Amino acid sequence: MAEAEDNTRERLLDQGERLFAEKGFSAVSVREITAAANCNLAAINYHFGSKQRLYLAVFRERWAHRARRVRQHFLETLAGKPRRGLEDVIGAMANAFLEGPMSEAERRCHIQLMQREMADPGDALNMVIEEVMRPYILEITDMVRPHLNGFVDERRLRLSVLSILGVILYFFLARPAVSRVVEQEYDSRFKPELVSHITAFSLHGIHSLNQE
Amino acid sequence: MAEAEDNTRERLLDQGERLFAEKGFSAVSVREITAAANCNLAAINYHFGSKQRLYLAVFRERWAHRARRVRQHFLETLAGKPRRGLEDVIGAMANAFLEGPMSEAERRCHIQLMQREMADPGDALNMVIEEVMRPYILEITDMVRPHLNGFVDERRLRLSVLSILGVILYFFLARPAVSRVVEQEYDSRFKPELVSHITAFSLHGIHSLNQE
DNA sequence: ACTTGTTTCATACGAATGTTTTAATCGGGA
DNA sequence: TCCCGATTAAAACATTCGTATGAAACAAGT
Repeated sequence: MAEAEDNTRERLLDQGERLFAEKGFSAVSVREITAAANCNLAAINYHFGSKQRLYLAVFRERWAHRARRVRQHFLETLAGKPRRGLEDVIGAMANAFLEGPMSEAERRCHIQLMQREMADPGDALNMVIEEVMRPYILEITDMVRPHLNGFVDERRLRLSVLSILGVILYFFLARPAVSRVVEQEYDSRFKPELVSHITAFSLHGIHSLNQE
Repeated sequence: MAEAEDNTRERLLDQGERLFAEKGFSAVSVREITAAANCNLAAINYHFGSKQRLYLAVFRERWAHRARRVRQHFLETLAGKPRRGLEDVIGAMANAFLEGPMSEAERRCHIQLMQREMADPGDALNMVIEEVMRPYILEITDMVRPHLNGFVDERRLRLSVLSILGVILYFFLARPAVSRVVEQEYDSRFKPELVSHITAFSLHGIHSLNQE
């Protein structure tokens, strides 16, 4: 007995996350997942109870951890700039999401999963919003506020921070459309250009708050 | 013989679109669609050949038409302003998508379908990009360009227009997250506030192009 | 009334789905 | 060595899936 390292459980989470992100919950079968994880068909139901609960476990035991890592990367990038301006905050934000602390495949996985959960709100979305997005957005809001002169409408401020996140995520999720419109592949030269554009665009955008 | 109005075909397109948008392609069964359309199980295969081709037909015969209507609404809104500024262009854009010429349910349907096709690129995405998004983005780009003083990098300009679209779509798709973060339901009072925020944010954002 | 082409219907088919069941296998304590 | 809980394995479960079939119903032309 004793606690084995439970290797198959981990493999199921890995492959499950990858496939759920790639194809969506209903388009993946438990046979596909167990085959990719090199284990028996019944393993999902043994370790998690059902396909649904494997999906939830992916969010709790994989997605949430990675979200913390993204936030950590954001904070560390920012800690490197002692006299940080608004531009640094926004730049660190874009950087954490688009060039952050994970491989390209992992990033794709992470953001696609969130997108799918937004499209089909389920039990996982509550966790994503309440434990990750909301505190993260409010944390950034607090960092942004002091850089704005005069009184700022709190609602508008939050909408602005959300807008920045929106731009960032859009450029990630709408890749095929973006590539075709700007006639440019998503290669390693394009990404920094993207980050700098997003930073500049959002920086000016957020200044709409104190220019009226 | 003769051409009947082919009512069931239309109903299949209607209900198919609604359900595909609501749950995604794989999560909807042909039995669900045919039941909602009040017709026989075999009707989809008779009229379209397969579930896949019903999905494609939805894009060709429903989605594309609505996209044209959105563009039309955008142009008409703009035509009402003889001496149009940059703000008018962006405002018309946000307006066309968020308060445009369709019911709330139709709008939801429209945008969700596009989102799902972005998440799982298939045959329909080519049509969406090449026949709708690309020309639309470039058309708006041409409207925006004259309002920018001096030389503008064409690439950055297109990225900016894409960013505006990104913000707009994000506020539509991330509704649950947005509501919870700003602590405000998506009611009729909130939407104009949203449109005005998006317009202001994007207007300043796009001016990042000629302030350096 | 009969024919013709089109559409609808009930039904059946085989494959694939998530889950359950039951037996085999393994790894330390006694 | 035997035993026992934990894990894996193989097979079977009942549904549900998309699609195919062939007969009925229908409308219009002659």
